[in-house]
Amino acid sequence: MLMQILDADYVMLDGKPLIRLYGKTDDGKSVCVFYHNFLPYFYVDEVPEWLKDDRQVIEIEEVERIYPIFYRTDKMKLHKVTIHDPSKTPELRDKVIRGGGTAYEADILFKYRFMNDAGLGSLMWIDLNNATNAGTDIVRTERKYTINEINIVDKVGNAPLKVLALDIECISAVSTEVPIPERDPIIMISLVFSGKFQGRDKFVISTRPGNDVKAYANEKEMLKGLIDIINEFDPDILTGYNINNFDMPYIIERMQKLGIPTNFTRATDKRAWTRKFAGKYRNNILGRVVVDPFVLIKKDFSFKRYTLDNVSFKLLGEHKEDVKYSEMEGLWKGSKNDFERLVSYNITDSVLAMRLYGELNLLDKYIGISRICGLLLQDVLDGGETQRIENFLLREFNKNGYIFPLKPTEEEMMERDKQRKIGLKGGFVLDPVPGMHENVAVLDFKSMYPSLIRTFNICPTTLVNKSRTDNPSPDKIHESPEGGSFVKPEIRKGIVPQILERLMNERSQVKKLMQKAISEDKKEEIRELNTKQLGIKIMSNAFYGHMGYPRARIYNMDIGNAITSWGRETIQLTKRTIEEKYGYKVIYGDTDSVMVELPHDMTLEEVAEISKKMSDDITQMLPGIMELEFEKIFKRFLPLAKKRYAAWCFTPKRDGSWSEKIDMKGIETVRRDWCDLSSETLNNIINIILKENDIDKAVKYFQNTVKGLSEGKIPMEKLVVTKTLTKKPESYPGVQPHAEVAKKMAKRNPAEAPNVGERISYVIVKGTQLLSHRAEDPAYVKEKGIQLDSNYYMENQLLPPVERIFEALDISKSELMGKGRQMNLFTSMTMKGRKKDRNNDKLTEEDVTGFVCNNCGRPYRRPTLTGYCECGGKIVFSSPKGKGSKITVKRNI
DNA sequence: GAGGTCCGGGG
DNA sequence: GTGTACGGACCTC
Repeated sequence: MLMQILDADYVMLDGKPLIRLYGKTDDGKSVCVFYHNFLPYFYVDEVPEWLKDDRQVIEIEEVERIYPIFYRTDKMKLHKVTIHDPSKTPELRDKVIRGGGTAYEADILFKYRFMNDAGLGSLMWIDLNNATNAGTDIVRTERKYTINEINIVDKVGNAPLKVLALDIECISAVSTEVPIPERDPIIMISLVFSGKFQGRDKFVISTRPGNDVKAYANEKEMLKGLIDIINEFDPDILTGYNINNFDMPYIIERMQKLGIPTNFTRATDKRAWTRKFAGKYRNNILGRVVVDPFVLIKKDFSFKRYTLDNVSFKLLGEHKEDVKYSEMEGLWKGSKNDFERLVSYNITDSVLAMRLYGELNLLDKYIGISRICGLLLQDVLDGGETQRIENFLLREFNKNGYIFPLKPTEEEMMERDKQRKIGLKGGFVLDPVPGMHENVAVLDFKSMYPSLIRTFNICPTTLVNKSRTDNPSPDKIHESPEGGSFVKPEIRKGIVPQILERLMNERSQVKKLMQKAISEDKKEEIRELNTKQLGIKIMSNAFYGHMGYPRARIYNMDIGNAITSWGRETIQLTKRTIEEKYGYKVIYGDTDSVMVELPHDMTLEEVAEISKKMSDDITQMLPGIMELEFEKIFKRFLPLAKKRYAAWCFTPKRDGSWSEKIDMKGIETVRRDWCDLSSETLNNIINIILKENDIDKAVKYFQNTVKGLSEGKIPMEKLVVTKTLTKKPESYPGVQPHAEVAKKMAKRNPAEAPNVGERISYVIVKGTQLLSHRAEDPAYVKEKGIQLDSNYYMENQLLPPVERIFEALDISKSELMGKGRQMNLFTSMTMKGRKKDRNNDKLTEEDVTGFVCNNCGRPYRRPTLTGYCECGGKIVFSSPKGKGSKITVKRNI
């Protein structure tokens, strides 16, 4: 029999720690295995007298370890202190430090110390064939075993997991506030089960009876009932929308308040607990994993709002039943029908949470990461990148005889942060050549930073410290343009480069297997392989950032600077080569990519062919494993500024065809304080400009929208802005539109006054008052037929996003607003003229490159409104053939 | 632009 | 539990 690891902890038993591993057997039973033979330990440089006599100490052993920062040939003589109780480590450690000593690896969680030493990672499979039944009821799992050795089995795939989705409803004693567990009871909880529980796949528990409702005498009994249900169903995953920061802490705190032991973990001796830290709750339910679709969806999808209703509509195509918070108490205390409505509302929330969990494969990425870094799934979900990387590194460094320092102290981090602000440089970003471009090849470096790390053997263990005496000769050292130097691999191969080599090779293997699986249409296999390659990719890309991160144990700014400086050198060399050797212009580039403009009459295929050849050539020329790749073509490319552009993008597909889409970087189309009209107009204009290349049409489109606005022809829904009332309207510092609307609504109808936490929709109406005072409830505006302030919408909602786009095309605001017909004429003449095909003999690409004053020679990208220069000279077309063409640009005002 | 502050989801 | 430490949008100088 096999078991997959989901969680781990330890307990003290007869004065010794007992490791417990929780998971699922391959046939889907919950299981816990006990492992006795592991003791906590840490390292110190000197052994103080008091430590020798400490009751905790079992053994102090002299050992040799390598310190991981700076290349060195010597080993440190250290003392490995083995003790009885892991929880006593912090006080021993701190006492050592207070006495002037140094401690190492004295802040590693015991479960991870064990797992890492055993070579055991999260979600791995182990063999239970030599396990013996453990006659204990200390854990609630279906199976319990004792094992004496850990035998890891190489198996991909996951055990079948049981999922429980839940959602609570509670009524706030102060109707204007979000309920708080210290005060407000839970009135009902909906439960949805993967598979079935007691023959049903979902039901509601409540303190009021009803159809499809399991009723309890009071809240306390209901919560005890919940505990029983959880333990009997025995889920591996607990899910729910915003469960991390609302439902789960609420349930736990409510149970604590009512004196109910929170016994729904997988061990009878550990209760579920929750704790708030830095504004966020962290829930701990041993043996089970809490998964919050809200948190995961926020990371994976870009929406304006992440309400369950909005997210479900966007991702599942389903709206949820709408019950206003203000209605809830009425429904709860109301008729049978009212109550049924509340029940149905409650159950829908759990159903949707379960569907979001189940249908979007949200967990896959985290499973992939967990498998690579070894952190337990819950810690990958809740924790940051630092923990992932450090757990991974600790295992690899230890394996190679290195020791890890403690986490940096607060002072160290502050100091590092300061140094970093002054001295850490980033990637190289070219100033984009302004204006519209065509046939732009995008070439980028494959995994640039990981590749640089491998190429130049970049690692804390290979970093040269100039003041050491055991450094190799200079020819054995890679010196970076700006930052650290590193010994070459023949002297010592760095640990980080080794890890990356392994990971990158593995990933290309996995991707090959994936192609095969795709061609054979093996869905489950594709999913598993994709999970794996994604995990590898995310972890590989995290090393660079980690070494320059002030909280890292192996932080060193010279390493960060070495990587980025080699990166800058590489991209500049690439730009030079393309321009000098091939004669093409690199019009933009950022960190690991260059964009090359090729002749406009080339087909996509021709562009691709030349780009591949250039990339191959440059790859040949570059050191080590650095590789430049042809990625895609921007048929049209409009840069706005560094890191901001819009492009019509064509990516080659395997079958030789092209997939096409609009690429936008740094251009926000969804912003909370913009109404739908803003986003819609921006998107449409970008589409017209890029796909149709018709500036005139885009301008007209904009002007039409403005016209529609001033004539009141735009549906009000498109003009509504929504903001959450986070505090009482009167306690907002300045005047804020949504707070003002809330005040007005309260005044008009005190019963319907918006509560704190409610989302307030508003529109801006005509008037002379301060903007915020002109914010109004859309329903009220409709009812009273009040006019909206079209000027506001134009200036604050339409213009700001669109202006930057037109600015990049040299179309000014006044032109955009259509002040004078000749602007449009002009626009069509230049923008279209520039792009007119070569058969058209009026203006050709070669002829017109811009404009120039025929008097003082000042160049213009666009003529002035008058057609004359400040000096009084005329603005004429300029061309590379002559100083200025004979055509005079006439512009009438 | 850099630097500081607010707010999210949930009832 | 040998602990934890958000992140993006927005506003102001």
